[in-house]
Amino acid sequence: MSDSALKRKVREVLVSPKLGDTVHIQGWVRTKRESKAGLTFLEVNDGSYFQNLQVVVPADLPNYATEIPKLYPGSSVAVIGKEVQSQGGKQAVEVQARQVILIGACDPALYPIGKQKMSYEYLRDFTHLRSRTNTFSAIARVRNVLSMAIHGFFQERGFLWLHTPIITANDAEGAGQMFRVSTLDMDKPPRNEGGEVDFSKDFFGAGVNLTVSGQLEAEAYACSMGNVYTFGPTFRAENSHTSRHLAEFWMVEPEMAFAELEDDARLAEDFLKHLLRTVLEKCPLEMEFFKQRVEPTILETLSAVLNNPFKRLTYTEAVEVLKRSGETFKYAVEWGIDLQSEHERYLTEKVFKAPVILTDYPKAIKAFYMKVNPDGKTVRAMDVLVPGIGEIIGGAQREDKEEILAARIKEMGMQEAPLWWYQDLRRFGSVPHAGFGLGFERLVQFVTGMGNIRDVIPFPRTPGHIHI
RNA sequence: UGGUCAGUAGCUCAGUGGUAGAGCCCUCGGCUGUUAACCGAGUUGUCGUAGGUUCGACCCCUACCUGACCAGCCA
Repeated sequence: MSDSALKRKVREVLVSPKLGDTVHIQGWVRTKRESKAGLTFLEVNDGSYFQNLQVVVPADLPNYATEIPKLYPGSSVAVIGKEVQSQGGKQAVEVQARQVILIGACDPALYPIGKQKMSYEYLRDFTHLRSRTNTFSAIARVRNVLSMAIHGFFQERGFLWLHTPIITANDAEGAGQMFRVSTLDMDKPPRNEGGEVDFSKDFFGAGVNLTVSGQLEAEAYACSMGNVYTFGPTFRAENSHTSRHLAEFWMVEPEMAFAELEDDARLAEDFLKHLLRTVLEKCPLEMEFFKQRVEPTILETLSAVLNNPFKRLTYTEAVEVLKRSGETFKYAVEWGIDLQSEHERYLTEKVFKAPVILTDYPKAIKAFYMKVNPDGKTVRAMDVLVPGIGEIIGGAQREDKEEILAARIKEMGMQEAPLWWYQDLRRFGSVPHAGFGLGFERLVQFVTGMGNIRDVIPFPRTPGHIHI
C-alpha cells in the first residue's frame, strides 16, 4: 500500500476523530451490509475497541465487483479513506473508503465464526477464534484491565510483586490434588525396595508438583520485604466438573507483615472496590454489553459492592443469624459445619444485601496455618462473600507462634519435616502477618456476569479438555 | 466421583409412533445510507452411536459416547 496515510487504530478514530483527515485502518471484517444498487458498509474491528468502525465503500472503487463481495466476516482488510461524520444514526464517525484491500480471505463455508448466534459451548471448541466475537473480546479487555488494576492497587501501596515458583516440593497446604512433574520413564520408573516409584532418582532428586498456591512462599518474603503479593498461575488436579473450576487458573495472594486480621479485611475491601471502580471506569462499553447480553443486573450488583461498606461479623454470629432466620436450607446450620454456598449467599443477598466479611471460623474446618484465637476453638480466618457468587476471597492471619503451629500441624495429621523452612519464619524474628487469596477467573466471572469459568480464561484447562 | 438434563441442517432451535421443519449463514434477483439491514427465490440432513420393541421409530426401551448443570472438593 503506497499511500502515506496515517495508520490509526479503530479506537483512536472513534474516540478522537480527525474529521477530514485521511486514515489507514487495518483489521478484520465483522460484518458486511451491501446494497447491490451500489453501496457496501463494512464493520471493521481491530481489537482496540469494543465498537466496530463503519467503513462506507462506494461502488466506483476499481475492485468493487471483484474483491468487495469476498469481504466475508473474518476477512482481514486494509482501508484507506477519509474520516467523516456519519450520516447514519448508530455512530458519530465513519470512514469513507478510497481504497479497500482484501489482505486475507475468509471462506464462509469453512469459517466457524459467523454473524449468527453461537453458544458458548460451541465456541469452546474454537478457543483460538472465539476472541473474534463481541463477548470474548470484551472479556479479554476486562481481564486485561483487571490485571493491571491488581498491579496498580498493590504497587501504589508499596507491595512487592513476588514471583513464587510454579514447580514446588511443597504439598503441605493440602489445597487439593496436585499435578506431578517428572522426567522419569513412565513405563519403567526406578523403584525402591518397597516397590514404590523412587523419586530420589527424578530430575530434582525429589517428588515435585505444580503449585497449588504461592502463599507459603509469599509469607517468607513478607517476613523481610514487609508487604508482597503474588499474581500467577496455579494448578489443581481435582476432578471437578463445574462452572467454577479450572485445572489451571490465576490467583492473587497478598501477604502483609506486622498485620492482623482487621488489616487483612480492610485490605480485601479496599482491593475489591478498587478493582470494580477501575473496570467500571475503563470498560464502560464492555460493561454495558454484559448488562445487555449476559447479566441484566450486573451493574446494580457491582454498584452495590462498590457503594456499601462490607458487613463484618463472626462465623458464630452468622450461624446465629442463619438459625434465627427461619429459612429451611438443604443443609442444616449448626455451629462447626462449613457454611454451604446456599448459606453464604443467603447472608449476603437476603440478610445484609451487601458484601459480608465472615471471621473467626472453627479451627477444624480451616487450614493449619491460620492463627488460633485465645478461645482455642476458632481461628483468625476471613471469607469475603459477595451477592451473586458467594465466597470470592479467603484469607487469614497466620499462626506466628512456633509451638502452636507445630501442634496444629500434628493435629491436622500432617508431616512436620517438609515445613522446616516455614517454621524458621516463626523461629527467627516472627511477626504477626496476614494475607488472602483471590481466584482471578472467579473475579472476572463476578465482574462480567459470565456463568462459566471456562469462558473467562483464554484457553481453559479442565478434566478431559485441553483444546490447544 | 455421584445426581439431573440434553444431543435434529454449517450455527441457533422447533417438531410428531405414519413424506424432515423454521430463522440465520450461503447463492441468485430487487433496493443509492445500511447498521440484528430489508423484500423475493433457492441450496443444505447418518435426527449422537449401537442394539431392541413395532407393520412402521427422530419419537418408546436398553447400553454406550459426548456435553451442560447441580452436589462434593475448592479458588
